[in-house]
Amino acid sequence: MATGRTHRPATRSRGIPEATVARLPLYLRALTALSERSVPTVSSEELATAAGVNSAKLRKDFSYLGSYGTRGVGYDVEYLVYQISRELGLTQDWPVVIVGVGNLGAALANYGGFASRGFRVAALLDQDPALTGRTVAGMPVSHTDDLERIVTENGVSIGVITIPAGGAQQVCDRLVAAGVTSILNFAPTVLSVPEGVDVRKVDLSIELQILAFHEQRKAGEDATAPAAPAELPAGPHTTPRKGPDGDVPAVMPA
Amino acid sequence: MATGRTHRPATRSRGIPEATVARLPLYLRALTALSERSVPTVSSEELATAAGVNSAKLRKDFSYLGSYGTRGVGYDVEYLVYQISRELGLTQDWPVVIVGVGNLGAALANYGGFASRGFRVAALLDQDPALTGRTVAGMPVSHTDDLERIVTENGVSIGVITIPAGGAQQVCDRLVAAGVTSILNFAPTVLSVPEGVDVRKVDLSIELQILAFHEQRKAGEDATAPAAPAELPAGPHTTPRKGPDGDVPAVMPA
DNA sequence: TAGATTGTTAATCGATTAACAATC
DNA sequence: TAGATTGTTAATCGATTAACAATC
Repeated sequence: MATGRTHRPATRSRGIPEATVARLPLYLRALTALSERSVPTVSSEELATAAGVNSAKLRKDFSYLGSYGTRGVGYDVEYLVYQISRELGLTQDWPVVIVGVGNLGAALANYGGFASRGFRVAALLDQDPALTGRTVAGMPVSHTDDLERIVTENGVSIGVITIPAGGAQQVCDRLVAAGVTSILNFAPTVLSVPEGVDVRKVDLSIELQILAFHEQRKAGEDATAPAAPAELPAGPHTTPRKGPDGDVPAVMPA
Repeated sequence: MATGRTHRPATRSRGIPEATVARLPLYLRALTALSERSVPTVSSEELATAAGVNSAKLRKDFSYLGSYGTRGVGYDVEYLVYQISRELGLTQDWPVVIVGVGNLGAALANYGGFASRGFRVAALLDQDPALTGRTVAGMPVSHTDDLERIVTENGVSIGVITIPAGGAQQVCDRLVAAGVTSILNFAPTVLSVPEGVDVRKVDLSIELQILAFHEQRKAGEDATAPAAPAELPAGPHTTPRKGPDGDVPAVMPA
C-alpha cells in the first residue's frame, strides 16, 4: 500500500488500473507454478482459483494487457508468464539495497523469491560496526556511511528500509538524494518523499490491528450484541450521546 | 490485503468501510505520538498530515465512528485514542501464536509494536528440534506438535504464519481446526480457509514487483517512449497484432 | 461577534461483477 | 457443427474528494 501523499493518483501506464497491477504478481506466481509442472494452457477459471480471485476479475485484468487468450481454449502458460513479466518490468534486472540488517533485513536477504524475479540485492547496509564486515545470506554487510557510493555505483533505484522508525526518514532522504526512486518501507512511520518517488509500506502491526477489528466483530455477533438491543422502543431521547452506540469511554473529552 | 475468496464482502460492522478500518491504525499511531507529547487537541488538518492522508478523508473516516470532534476546536487526543482503540478491539488482549521461528518469525517476536497494542505473543512454534527449547525474544520456542494444545489452552484466535510456502496450508488447516479464526500469512502462497476465517497476507516479493512496475514506467517516460509514437498517421492496419504495443514476445502462443 | 473547524452532502472516480456475444 | 471459453459491456458498488453549512 503506497502512502496517499506520495503515490501518483491516476497517471496509469497504458491505462492499467492500480488494482490490476497489484494482482499481476499473483497471476505470475500461479502461472510459474503451472509452468514448472509443464502445463501448456490454462483457463481463466482454473488460473483464477489458483490465484485466489474470481475469473471475471482475472479476464478483466488481462484485457488491460491485451488479448492473450484463445476463445474456447484458454491461455498459453509460457506466453502469459512472459507477457506479465514484461509488463511488470521483471525481464530486466533491478539492483536493490537493504538498509538495516536486523532479523527483518536478514529475512529479506535470505528470501529466495527476489532473485528469481529479477531483483538482485546489490548491498546490505547497517550502521552497527559489529555487523559491518560480517556476512549475511552470503553477502558482506557494508556500513551505512557508504550508502551514497553504493547506490550510485550500482545504479540502485529501489531501496528497502528495515531499520527502526527513528532513523527511517533520514535514511529515506539519503536514498532519494542518491538517486533511489522507489522505496519499500518496513519502518512503522510515514515517510515524506518528493514527487516522483514511490513509497510502499509493509506494516506488521497494522495488519494485526485490522485482524483484531474483524475478530472483535465476530465475537460481538454472539456475545456483545445483547448489550445493544436491535430495536429500541421509540421514546424521548433528549440526551444527545457521543458515539453511535452510547458506550461510555474511560477518558472523556475536555 | 485479504484474499478475495476468504474475506467477507460487505458485512461491515456498524457500517465502517473496509478502507476506513485499514486507516484507523494509522490515525491511532499518529495520535499516540501526540499523546506522548502531551498535545491536548488536534485538528483534522494536522492529524491528517501526520498520518499521511488528506483531511477530508480523515473527517469522513471519523464520521463513521461518531461525532468525536468539536467544531472550531478539533479533536481531543486522549479521547480519540480511546475511541479508535476500542473500535479496533485493542482495549482487550489478543493472544497470538507465531508459527515459524526463522529470521522473519524472530523479527516479529522482537517487534515492540505488538505488546503495546494489546497483542501478546502466547507462543513461538517451530518444527526444527534444534530450535525448540531455545529462547527467542525472551520466549521459549515450542514444537509445532504442541500447536493444538497451545492454541486451545491460551484461547488463541490469531495465528501468524512465517514458514516457507510448502507447509503453510497444512499449518493453516491445523490452526483453524484448533480454533484460530484470523491468520496473518507471510508465506508466498494462497491459503484456503473455511467461511468465517479471515486471512490477510503480507507478501514481500509482490510489493517489490509493484514498485518495479512503476519504476519501469518512470524510466519508460524518458527512454522507451520514442519506440511508440504518440500519434500514428492513419493508414491501413490490416495486420491484427497481439498486445497493445506490438512488442514481439520471446515466447509465442501455440 | 468573528474566526476556526467539524460533519455531511453530492459529485466523481475507480473497482467489481454478472452476463453474454464473439469466436476458437 | 457443438461445446467451451474469452473479451467486453453495462450495471453496481465502494472510495475519494471538494465544498460548505453547521456550530463551537
